Amino acid sequence: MTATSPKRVTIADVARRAGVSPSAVSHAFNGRPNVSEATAARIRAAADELNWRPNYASRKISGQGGRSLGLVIARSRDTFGRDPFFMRLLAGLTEPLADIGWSLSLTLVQADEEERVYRQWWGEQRVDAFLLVDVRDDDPRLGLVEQLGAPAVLLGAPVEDGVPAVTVQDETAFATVLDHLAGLGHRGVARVTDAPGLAHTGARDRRFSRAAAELGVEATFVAWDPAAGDPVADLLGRLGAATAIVVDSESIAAQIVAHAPEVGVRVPDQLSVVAWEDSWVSTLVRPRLTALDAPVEESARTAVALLEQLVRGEAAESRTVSGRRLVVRDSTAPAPQ
Amino acid sequence: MTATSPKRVTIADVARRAGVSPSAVSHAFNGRPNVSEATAARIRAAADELNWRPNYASRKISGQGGRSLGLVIARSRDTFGRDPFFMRLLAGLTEPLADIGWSLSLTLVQADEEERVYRQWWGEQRVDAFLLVDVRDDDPRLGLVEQLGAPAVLLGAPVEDGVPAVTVQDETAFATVLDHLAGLGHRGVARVTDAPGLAHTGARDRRFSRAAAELGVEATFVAWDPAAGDPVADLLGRLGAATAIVVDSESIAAQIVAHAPEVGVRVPDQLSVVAWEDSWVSTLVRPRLTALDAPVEESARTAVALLEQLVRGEAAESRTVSGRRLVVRDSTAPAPQ
DNA sequence: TTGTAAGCGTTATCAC
DNA sequence: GTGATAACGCTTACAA
Repeated sequence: MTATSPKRVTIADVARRAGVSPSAVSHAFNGRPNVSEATAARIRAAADELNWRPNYASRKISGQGGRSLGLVIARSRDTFGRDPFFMRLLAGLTEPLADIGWSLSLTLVQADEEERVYRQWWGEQRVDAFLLVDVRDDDPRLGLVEQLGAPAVLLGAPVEDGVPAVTVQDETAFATVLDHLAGLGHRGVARVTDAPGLAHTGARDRRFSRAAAELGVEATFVAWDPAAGDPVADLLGRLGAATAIVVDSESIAAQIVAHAPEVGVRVPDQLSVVAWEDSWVSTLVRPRLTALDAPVEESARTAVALLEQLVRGEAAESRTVSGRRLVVRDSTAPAPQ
Repeated sequence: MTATSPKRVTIADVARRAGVSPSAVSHAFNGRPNVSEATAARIRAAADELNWRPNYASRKISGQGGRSLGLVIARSRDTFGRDPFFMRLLAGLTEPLADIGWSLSLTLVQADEEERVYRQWWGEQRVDAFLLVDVRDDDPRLGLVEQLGAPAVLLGAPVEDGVPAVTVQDETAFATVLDHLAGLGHRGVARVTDAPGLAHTGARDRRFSRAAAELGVEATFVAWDPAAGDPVADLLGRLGAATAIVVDSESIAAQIVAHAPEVGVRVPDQLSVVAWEDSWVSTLVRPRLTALDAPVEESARTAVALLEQLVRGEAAESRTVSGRRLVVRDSTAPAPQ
């Protein structure tokens, strides 16, 4: 079973059945105006009966642009797997892509294979555009896609020009968070980051500092060290005078609240924790995480819209989507005395 | 920027540069024996300099089978997003696929769109095989792929024939779990299931009953009701004499242990909980979940191997992968008196 | 409004 | 060992 079926039905079969020429079928299927509604209907009926659909490879080779978005993620299985953001992204991408007849080609690569995969997929014409995630400082992929001439959109990175980007409006996000914390009496707040090379890190650092200064809160920065024996204990030991932390990664924030009491720090009594992303995971741990929900699905939809413009040859402007919103749960509380 | 580059390099350019004919290039690139090693090297060099790769659509249209695996998931964004299994699956699929030059086309669909998408992707020749997950009782997709003549492999379902399947060996898994629980003094154990229509549910039910009978444990079945106001409280209220539960879904198990104490049930003192799948989520909640780890990555690799056989026209036998293993953590303890 | 014919970039066939 | 030449299934001028 499942040997490839002997004879594939082609446009010629449909044409024959509808009593027209192949090109008429093509016209009808591509919404070209030069075919009467009557024959178009006949053609569609014939195609339906034969269960025919235009062959993807054929139409691609004959000029009609393809419809496949490449998503190449340079992460280990593990760091990919424990980031709920990606589930939201994948799920959010899928629907707008389907709406325009595109599909998503996904792969995970090791860092040193990354460029090869972009070159290969583009060179083979396997994909027709790329979505760039986890954008790093001086990301080589920006130059690469430009060199290749591949349409590409950045997700989540504040890059100025070249490749259009979709970013989440978070000018005011830190102000919102710090306002919440300051209102609870916190005077020292630390920002916890992993993945130092990521392009958004610097921008967020600056916004954090600025927002803190405006509110008279002392801002510090602490790096998450996954190599430490007990990363949570290690981190908590380096917090200095901070009584609250804002954690870039939701899964790390979750780890922190789950494990902190076991190393002698009570959340939220002694330490308040805010996660910079939100998902079901934040509701799973105890105390539930106060988190900044980002409009991931809308970002995905916007990115797809930009991509569509690009492949049509139109220029595409970077866009900002708004909708960050602080979801206050149980991991933030008044500062300890 | 990023307008499609004006001129694409083709096999003819490479041939010209290497001073050979296009077919020689093709031969060299497809490991055909009729080209000398010397010219092959020259050809490869020329291709490298020009950064050329065989056009995917062109080679596909000219008979060479494609290399794209379709994965169509009929889940809502939400149920997809909160199942860590899928992250493991995607990550695990990606590497063996890359090894054989395939890519993964992923989409989420609503149940009533499912068949249409399979037909469309196959009809367009957009994919060359399917991986079927979330197989249901009397799953219509089995007949569908057979009718289409599409190579397909089932993942995780104990289906007898037609489409080859990859399943995880869990003949002994329930025995292992129940042995663990019986050893802790539990005499009544409930199996908690969501997703009643799934094909593996029945088989697991039977194995659970059998293993329980052999160990003299009373087996009961309880359905998770997501529509209840407080699904956890609702479930706990229907447990009868059971002092331990085995939960089919890891994320539900996590929800249960997290929320149970809030509705007056202490885990593991009053109730032991075992999750039927394992991931980082099990280590996140408190108490950490005792869970059955499944060899997801190996399943994925095996499925890809079967798929490869199928598209080459060979027959493929269903396979079972072993390696289920009970990871004892903190959610299981001696039965209450 | 419809049909004819020429590509698109590759692989396969079959002479050379 | 190498190179013309004809497919592959579709789109798209252009002619009817």
